[in-house]
Amino acid sequence: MNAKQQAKYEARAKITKALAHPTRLFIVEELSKRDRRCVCELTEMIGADMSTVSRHLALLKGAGIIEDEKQGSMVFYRLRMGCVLKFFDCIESVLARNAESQRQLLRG
Amino acid sequence: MNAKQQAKYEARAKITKALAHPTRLFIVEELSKRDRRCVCELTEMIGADMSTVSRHLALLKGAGIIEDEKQGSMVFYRLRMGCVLKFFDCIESVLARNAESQRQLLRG
DNA sequence: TGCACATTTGGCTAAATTGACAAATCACAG
DNA sequence: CTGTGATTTGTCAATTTAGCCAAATGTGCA
Repeated sequence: MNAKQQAKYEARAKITKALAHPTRLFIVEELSKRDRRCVCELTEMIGADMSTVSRHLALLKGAGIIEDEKQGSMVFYRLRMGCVLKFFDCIESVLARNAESQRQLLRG
Repeated sequence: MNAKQQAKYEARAKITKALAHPTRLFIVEELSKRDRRCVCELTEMIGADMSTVSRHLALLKGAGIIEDEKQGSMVFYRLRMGCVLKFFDCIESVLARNAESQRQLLRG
């Protein structure tokens, strides 16, 4: 694999990695349902330390998946990757298929 | 977030994490172009130690993204997640948009 | 049986990721 | 200016991940 190819896959991996965490997937899905949310709301829903949530948000923002909008002392985040919903469908289809394979194996 | 929700996002994260690596993204894309490939071919293309490639493959298989097929002493891998192609398109659109934002910033 | 080839696994080290706490910022009201 | 609430950042320990070498396993052939 040459340098150019390498760079291409690293760029893709940056985005994929940003998504690769339960909390971040939750945030992305939540922002796909509700136009925008402030850090405090997300923190409340997630139930982790606010500093932790803030770091997850910064990571997603760094990848260009979400964007922030300051309003007074609050910061709202908004999804910037509408197509991610199709990705969730795709993941769910894999999960469903995996579950099905599992059943097949048990049945013999 | 309750336990059920938690489990849901962890299941999704397992798949997303499995994709979150340049080499694994390369493998997935390669398998989307060419029906199947043996470990040796992929190793050749990637240019890493075969044991490393084998581990990446095992991870993808563990997530249900690819499946293996033994033939003699060789093992072929095949994609099991056709929808992943749309995901790549989605990622590319984010990358394009990020690049565009970058340009805007530079221009002022 | 014994050799050669393809692949996986053990073991290990280096690097990256995660999460909590405390401290620093920042915006705003008084 | 000072205090308060919202958010980010510094720091650090614990965990996970990545990649290599060597060794083990599995398959087919002489």
